[in-house]
This record gives sequence, structure tokens and C-alpha cells, in this order.
Amino acid sequence: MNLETKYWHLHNHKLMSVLSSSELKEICVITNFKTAKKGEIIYFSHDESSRVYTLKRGTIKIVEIDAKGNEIVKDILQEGDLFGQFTLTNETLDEYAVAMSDYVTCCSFRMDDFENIIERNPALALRYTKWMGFRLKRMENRYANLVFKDVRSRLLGFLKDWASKEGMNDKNEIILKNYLTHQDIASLICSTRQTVTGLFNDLKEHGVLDYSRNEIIIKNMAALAQ
Amino acid sequence: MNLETKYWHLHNHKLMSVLSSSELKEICVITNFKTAKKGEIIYFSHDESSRVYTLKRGTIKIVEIDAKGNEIVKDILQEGDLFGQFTLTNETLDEYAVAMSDYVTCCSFRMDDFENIIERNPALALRYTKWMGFRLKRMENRYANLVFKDVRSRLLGFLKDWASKEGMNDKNEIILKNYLTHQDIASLICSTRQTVTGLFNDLKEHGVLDYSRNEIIIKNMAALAQ
DNA sequence: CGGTTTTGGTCATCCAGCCGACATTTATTT
DNA sequence: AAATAAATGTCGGCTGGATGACCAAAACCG
Repeated sequence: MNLETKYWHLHNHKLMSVLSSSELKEICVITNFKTAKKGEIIYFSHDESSRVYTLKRGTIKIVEIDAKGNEIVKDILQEGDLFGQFTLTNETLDEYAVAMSDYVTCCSFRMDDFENIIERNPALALRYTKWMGFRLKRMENRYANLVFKDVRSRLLGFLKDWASKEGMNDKNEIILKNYLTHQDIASLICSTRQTVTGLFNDLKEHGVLDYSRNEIIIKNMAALAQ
Repeated sequence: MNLETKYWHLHNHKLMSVLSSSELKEICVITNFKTAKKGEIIYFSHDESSRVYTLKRGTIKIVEIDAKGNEIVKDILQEGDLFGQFTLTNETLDEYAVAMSDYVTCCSFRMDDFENIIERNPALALRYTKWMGFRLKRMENRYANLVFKDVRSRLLGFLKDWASKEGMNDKNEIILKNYLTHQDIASLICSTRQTVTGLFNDLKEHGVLDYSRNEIIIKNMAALAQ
């Protein structure tokens, strides 16, 4: 890939838009591109030194594994999202990223290099700081959900978030392109496949939504309110 | 409190040690001190604009409340720790801080001012993001614990952490000064008072530890291993 | 000191939702 | 188009641990 294309990719990332073009070129040199198709593993935290990735195209899943091999789906990421090892603390949990669609493209750079740029670019530093804060808040929210809410409310909350992020309005309905299996959703909200399936059917019966393998149609958005 | 004392306080904070003395003086001016005794509420996220606090002395508890009034103990903090609203994202969860000991002292400054300083001090920004990263990792760990481990393992893990942070070695035993009630511990590990009490007694019977209201003596550290 | 509050101890009850098992439907491969 | 694999549906049994209730022991306080 030539420098021009790299430049374009990086420049369009929301976190990067404060960088001057010379700084961008600097990070470009050290940047690495990767492509993957469905099912392929893009990165494994154990393998490598700290790198940060930005997802340019496609959908990926971040999965965390504990010592006993249990897995949590930590995130489902879309174009523009960042992942990888931003924190230089010794990891206690491993994680990996797997492509959920074909034609996944991402680029990566070493955290060290990114830090060097941060040190010379306060505006980026501030943005980065805020972004980290946002992630922290989000995690805290997730934790609180798990503590206080039952599976049903967690599912409703999840659908609400999803709808507000990716839903397309159509008359009084909201349509979601569904690229997640019940198993995926279950692990995102910390439940089991069977329970999620059951709840979906229950919600269908009560006229809250309709669904197939390809899409979820939310018919009564109000019912998702907490 | 005079500027000199303020200066000293801030300068000794690990996050601040990269600030030049003039920058420190700048933050000093806008700094606010507060003292409290046991049971008093130090701050309430709802009340005020974004402020960050550093705890100079004493022990405090950070409690999070959701819309329905449920509470989680988010943290027990010691001298040197930071709390308050670092993230400028719209809060979804309220929280407050309550003094757990007498003579709690903390100082605070407005997040806006802190940001201004960050913008002119990238080294601080970097430190700050690393600190945030550390908190994020910690939160992720907590989440994973809740998902994968039962109450017993969570309690053992909690004791292990506590012991490694504040435990004092005495022969083959580790002594912890106990300033937490079973209720406190329960909410830290997301369980109930009764269950925690039961587990403590069980652990005592099995010779893992001994405890009173004032201290916890861990007799078999190995048993805490996960 | 006696009364009040806070903390710890114990038990019986109950239920959300996990787990295993198996059937059915849809998608993918050969 | 058959074979294979992946995703969804359904059910009953089982259990960790929450909940509530009540009592005992410490700690606190006028």
C-alpha cells in the first residue's frame, strides 16, 4: 500500500484528525496493514509487543480469555474503532480479535511510537485522554448492569444501544442488520444462548420485535426503555 | 491553608511529579481543600461541576448509585488516590464519596483547569492516560471475575489482593488491619452480607484465616490462590 | 452504666437462569 | 443434491446464592 492511501486511512480516524500532516506521515512510515476474512484471528495479545490497531473496514469481535480458558466477548467493533494494547500495564487477561466479516482491514502501529507523538501533540493527548475516559465509563456501566439488572433488562438495554447506534428508521419501526448470533449476544450481555433465544421469542410474542437471522425489527421502541 | 503547604501536597502526588513548579503553583491557586470525619459525605457527583479530588489522608469509600437507588461500592481509597469526575462524558451513574475514618483530608481542582494544564504538558497527559488505562484494566478484571467466578473465589481473590497491598507479615501469617464490615466486603465483591459472613466462618473452620472486627489474620496464604 | 445502633451469626425459603440434552431449521460445503 | 455444519427452539432438572427474619454480641453514646 502506498503512503497516500495510508495517509488517507489514518486521517479519517476521529482520534487522528488533530494531527498535522507531517505527524501523520511519521506514523505512516511505521504503520502496518493487515487484512483478514471471516473467522481469521487478527491479533492475539500474548504474541506481540504493544500495538494499537484501527479498524478500517469490516466487523470484528474482541474476545477476552481468563486463565481457565473461559471467554467473554468484550466488544464488537466497526469501522473507525480502535483496539489492541494501549495500556502498558502487565496484562492479566489475554484477548484476541477475530474477523466477523470478510474483507476486514486494519492498520496498526507501535504504542511507543504513538506515545512519542502524543508527547509532542497536546491536542491529541487530550482527545486520547477523553477517549480512555469514555471507555472506562462504559465498562463501569457494563459492570453496574451486570450487578443490578436481570438478563431480560440487559437484553433490552443492549438492543436499545444497538438500535441507537446502527438502527435504520422505517416508518414506526427500527431495522437492525443482524450480524450476531444468539450466542454472540448472550456473551455480550453475560448470559447463555438458550436464555437469549427464549427471550427473543418472548419479545416476539409480545409484539416488541420481529427477527430473522438477517435482521431485527424493533416494533415497539418504548418497550426497550429501562 | 497556605500556598506552600498546598504545593507540598500536590507535589508529592505521583501523578503530579512531572509538573514544573510554576504549573503546580497554577493548579494550587485553584485548589480547594476539604476535611471530613467518619460518615460524612465528601462529594456527590450530581451536585457539582466536574472536579477531581486527591485523597491526602484517611480512607474513603466510593459508592455508585443507579437510577433505582441501588448501590455498589466501587472502591475503597487510601492516601494518594484520585477520585471524582475525570471523564467529561455525560454521567449516566451517580456516585458519592463517604469518609470511612476521621480526619479525612482531600484537595480538589476543576477538571477544566486540569485539562488546560494537560494541554500544555504532554508528559502529564501520558502519565494520566496510563493511569486511566490501569483503572480500565482493573475494571475489566473485576467484570471478568463477576462473570466467571463464584462468590467464594471472588472473596479469596479479594483477600489476596488486599493482603498483597496492605498485609503485614508476621511469622508465617499475614495480618490485615480490618476497617471493612462484612457488608462492605460483600458489596465490593458483589454479594450479600450473609454469604460473606458464612464464608468467613467456613474459612476459619478450615484454618485458612482467623478474624475479628479489628483484624484478619491469614494463616494459609496458599489457600487464597485461584 | 443502661439504652440504642451497628455488626455479625444462622437458618429456612425460593427462584433466576445455567446446564445438558435433543430436535429442528437454515447455511455451507463437496 | 446430499452431506455436513452451524444456528435456533424447547424443556426439565438443578443449584448458587439472594432474600427475609430473627437473635446475639460489640460498639457507641448520652
